[in-house]
Amino acid sequence: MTETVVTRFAPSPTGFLHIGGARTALFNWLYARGRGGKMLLRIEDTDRERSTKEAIDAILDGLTWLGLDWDGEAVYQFARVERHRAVVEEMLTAGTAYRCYCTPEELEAMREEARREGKKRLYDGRWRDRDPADAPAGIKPAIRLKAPLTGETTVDDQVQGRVTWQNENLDDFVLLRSDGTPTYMLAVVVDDHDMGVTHVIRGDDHLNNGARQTQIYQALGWNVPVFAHIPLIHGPDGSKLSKRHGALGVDAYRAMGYLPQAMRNYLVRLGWSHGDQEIFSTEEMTDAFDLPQIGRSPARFDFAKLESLNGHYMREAADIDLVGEIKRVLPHLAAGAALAAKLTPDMEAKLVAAMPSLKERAKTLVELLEGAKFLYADRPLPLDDKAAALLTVEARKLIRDLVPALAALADWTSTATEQAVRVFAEERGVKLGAIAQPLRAALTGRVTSPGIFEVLQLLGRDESLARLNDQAVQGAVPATA
RNA sequence: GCGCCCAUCGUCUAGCGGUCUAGGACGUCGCCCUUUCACGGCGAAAACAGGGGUUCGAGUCCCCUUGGGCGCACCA
Repeated sequence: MTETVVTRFAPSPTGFLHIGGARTALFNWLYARGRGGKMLLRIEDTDRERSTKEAIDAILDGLTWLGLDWDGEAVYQFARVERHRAVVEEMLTAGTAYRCYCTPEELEAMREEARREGKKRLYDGRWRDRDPADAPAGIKPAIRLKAPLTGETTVDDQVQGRVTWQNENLDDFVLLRSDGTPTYMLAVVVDDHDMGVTHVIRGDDHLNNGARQTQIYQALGWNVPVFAHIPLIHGPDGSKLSKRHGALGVDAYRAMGYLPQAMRNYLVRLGWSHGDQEIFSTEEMTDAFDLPQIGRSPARFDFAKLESLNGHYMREAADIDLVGEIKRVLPHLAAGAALAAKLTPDMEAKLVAAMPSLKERAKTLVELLEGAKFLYADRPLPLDDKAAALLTVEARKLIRDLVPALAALADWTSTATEQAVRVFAEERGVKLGAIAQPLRAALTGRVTSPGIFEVLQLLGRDESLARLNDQAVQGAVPATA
């Protein structure tokens, strides 16, 4: 019988869920889901100073938006301090840990000297074998691991391979602070063990911790979980991700108009590949994802590729779903209020009807909204500079002369208007473009839009003619200098 | 300073000793389609960091150099 896979995502709630954390969560989720296992969520809130409720909410919200669900209730690490202390107590009894009475000043001096002299260990283990009777009165001790002095500690990492440390390079780190609170190193091991975690998938900034934690597992006689340390994500310039780059909360990506499925697809291909495949449905992802195919070098974050993927998923989405998606993110978009105010059922139907051509002109939901603006803009339509430049006196005259022909149409369909405009262009001896562009400017206020006859149909007879007249009238009375 | 990790087109990557005159994707640049912008189609430029080995044969294995990254707290 094979062991059920249990992974976990364990963020510390000291900030938002950033892009690296999102990918770590995704990998854990994929690995568990692809194997009928579980992904647990543990909030590492032992740093009482920096942990906040807002951060916890942002993380849960981010995971939910990305569609990464976890099994059971989230575990709050701080609630487990008693258990952590009890484990340390056991270790003390077993002799695998000891009390250290060093003062912070003493430690600081020790570190400085160690660095200056190029020593491997920063802590010299001075209380390791000292008689407890020597303990100075009135000083509360910290508890340190009695780590092996010789030999080596190796981590068999699914991504990094077999990594070995000489034990002489690892010192006796603290398990329990003098104030009785557990350190991260101890808490992680105890919690992962108690929660039955079988696979620890996390950023490779923890690779060194993997060795230290292995020593704790060994001291406790517990099974070491499978480790997989994945490379970090860097900024476009190869340096650490900064806010300027993309170290934003996932909520920022939502506000930029990216779809969760596009984010997932982008993130999964950052450091992981499956042959030449670029596009993955969720099912394909969970089926194909595995640890050994994760690369070992850090990947750079590339907005252009994310956008491209997002454009793909928008084009692929059903029109009705896309409108639903728009409605969902509206509260998160800066430009959302303008549309929210006008989103009547009628307008919604118009949006759905316009989606086929709007979606292939946009890479994000924000751009999609921008492209749809002409649908819900008020008359008289504001013209952008290019559109205004296009509406010359001649162009306005053309529009004025065209209006009666359009107004006479029995059916207001794109085929009917196209027919009328083509006939008109031919009579005037002008190319279709010469009339189509001014129409576009008058109808949308811009020089780019979906096909102009489609725009006419979408807008409807009354609105179209009114917009055309708005511009044609002015053309009839040209302001001459 | 000490420890550990990494290194193929601008970017994400395929490649697991011969099938590599190195493949795909994004981006870039052409051309086609076309009422605009897109979408779509076709095509192009673009990489094995450098040096030593091992081998009949190296992008693929080993070493060194160089260049990146991560860690080194009574933070997580």
